[in-house]
Amino acid sequence: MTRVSIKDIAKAADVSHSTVSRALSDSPLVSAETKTRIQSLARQMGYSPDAQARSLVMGRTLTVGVVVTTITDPFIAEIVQAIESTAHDHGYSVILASSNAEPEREIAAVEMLRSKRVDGVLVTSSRVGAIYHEHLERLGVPVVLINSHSEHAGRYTFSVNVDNHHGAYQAIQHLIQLGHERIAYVTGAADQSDDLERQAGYRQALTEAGLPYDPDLVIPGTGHADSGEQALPIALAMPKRPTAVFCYNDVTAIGLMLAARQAGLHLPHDLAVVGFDDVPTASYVYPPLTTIAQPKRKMGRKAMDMVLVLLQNGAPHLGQVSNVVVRGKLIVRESSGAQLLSAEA
Amino acid sequence: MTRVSIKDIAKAADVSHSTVSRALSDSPLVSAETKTRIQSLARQMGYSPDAQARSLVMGRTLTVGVVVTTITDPFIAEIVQAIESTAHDHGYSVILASSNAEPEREIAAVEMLRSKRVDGVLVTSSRVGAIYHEHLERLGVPVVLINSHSEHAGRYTFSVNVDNHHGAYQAIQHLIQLGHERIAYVTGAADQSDDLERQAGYRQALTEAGLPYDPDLVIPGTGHADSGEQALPIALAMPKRPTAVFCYNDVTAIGLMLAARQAGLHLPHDLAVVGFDDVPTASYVYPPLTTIAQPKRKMGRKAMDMVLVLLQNGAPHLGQVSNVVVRGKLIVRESSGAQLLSAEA
DNA sequence: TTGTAGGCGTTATCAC
DNA sequence: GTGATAACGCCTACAA
Repeated sequence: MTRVSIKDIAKAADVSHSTVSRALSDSPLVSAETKTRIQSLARQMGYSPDAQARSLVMGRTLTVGVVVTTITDPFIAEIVQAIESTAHDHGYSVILASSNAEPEREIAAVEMLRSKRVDGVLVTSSRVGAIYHEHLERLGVPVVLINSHSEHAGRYTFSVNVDNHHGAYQAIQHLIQLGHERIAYVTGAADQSDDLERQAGYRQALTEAGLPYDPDLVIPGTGHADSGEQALPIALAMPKRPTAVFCYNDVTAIGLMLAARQAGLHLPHDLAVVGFDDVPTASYVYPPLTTIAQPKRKMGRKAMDMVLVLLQNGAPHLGQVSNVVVRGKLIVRESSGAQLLSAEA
Repeated sequence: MTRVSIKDIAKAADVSHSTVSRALSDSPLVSAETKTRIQSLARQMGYSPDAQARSLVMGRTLTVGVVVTTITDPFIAEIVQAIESTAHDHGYSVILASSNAEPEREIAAVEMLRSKRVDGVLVTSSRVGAIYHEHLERLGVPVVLINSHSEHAGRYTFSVNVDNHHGAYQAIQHLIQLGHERIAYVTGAADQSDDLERQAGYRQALTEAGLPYDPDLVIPGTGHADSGEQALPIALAMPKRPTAVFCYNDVTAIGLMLAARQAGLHLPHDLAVVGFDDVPTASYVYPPLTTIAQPKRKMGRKAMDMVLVLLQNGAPHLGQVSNVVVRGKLIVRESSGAQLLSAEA
């Protein structure tokens, strides 16, 4: 399977390789006749242009890197799907790298992408620490962080984030409208900015409704299902039991619901539950989970669009792009008891 | 951000660029002293080797292409995760391409991968039709199909598949042991080989148990959730109602369970359900779904391993690898009623 | 131990 | 219109 190059075609067509190059790129500098002759010849010979050789001289690879913690996260998968799709529509390919949230792999991924000379990088759902950030900056290509908190600003770094504050605010407002007055919050991993923002939204909604903010109702979690399970007994053991609980994310909420069922609770009657994210599973659990849907596809598309804008005419066009915050949407299902309420009404 | 090349280092170190090249690849043909001098210089200057330039001369890119229908499928995501992970461990990167099961995008993906000169390709969960297959073969690099049926054999094409027959067989055997005698099967999309194999396993298990095979119990589906929902009324309308139903996959089973709950059925008491795949959602639905778990990580790893073997010493080593079939594992949860049974016992 | 020269497959800049 | 020629960044004989 010896590859055929433009030189081979040149030989076969008895022209110079430059003419072949021109003909194949449909340049006007070549006669219509030889152009078609060469093009059909190329097809016959099974020619495929070598993207690397081209990139080498063009200075761009038409490739972007996508760094994820794990593609196994349905939330991330959806975003990556949108990225890949819009990248494809614009002639870009995607190199995928998983970091597993391990710092070593994070920087290994970035170095790999640097060697591959990607034109841009998108990072999903990590805490972007100082070293990580520094490596990203050193790439010298546009970087877009999606739902990834970074304390550091950078010349090449932009972000797309969901409005955590507003999302949580909506969730709590919904519960308050349903008549709840004691609403617990199960947090995500400590010190994550998105968790803190959601907490702030939670608090503001309470305050605006004239309800007291009780720190005891804030139960520390990790963002994983088991922390939801562990949160349940804590909530139940409170002197004044909450009647509803808002969770940092769906996975936590689902874990909590699982534990509740095992504890013999009847949801949402005994306890209303609301999550955040709208993962696919959310609509299949019982009762179906009320949640804040993040516009994942939109976020992925938007992020890739930003990279494309930054890349127009080849070189990074900084300053034509600014950070983006998108709002999530409240999806009312059964776990919050809204159905129940309207049925009773 | 002008990139630093091997020549820049050469200039700074006052040696030739070949010496730099050697030093950086840790060649023994360079004095220990200059080697360390050059290496530290490279680090200082922020040198990053250009993978494309290297590939151009080396003839290999240390990159594989992964073609998926959609990364959004949790089943596929898990496989891709395993592929990426073992690829990374061996110094390979992954280019991801989604086909959406559209023939045009399939061949576009393959052509893209060809231009990028990937060293191998992995394809997940598609029907690989004639043209698709032909394009894959023309790549001239190893191709491994994962759970992808292809009618065509090829010089470069290998496969990793789950044992569909045995999986279905296990599922039915489980139901029979629980006392079921009328067991329905909701199929996948028509004419897919994996569905046919599962059907065959279903049938064999019945026959071996001395139960009659009733074609009426085979309900056509599509592999999507809605086909599960639509299958339920069909099952319920049968003159002799089935007491259990085995579904082509989990998604179908979950759709069916959803419909059953809405119909007021009490699962698994009124109807036992078993799926296939073990998607993450399976353990969170109510009742938790009994299913056949495909060893997704193992399959992804194995597939990538095969590519690596085929690539050892640079050129394709065909004939050192053969197709692989792995067995799934029965995961007993509550939807099949096993718990119930043991509780009653 | 190091330097020179050639080539990998392109595109681009000159001449003709 | 077309053909040399150089260049992109790297590796690797072959010379020195």
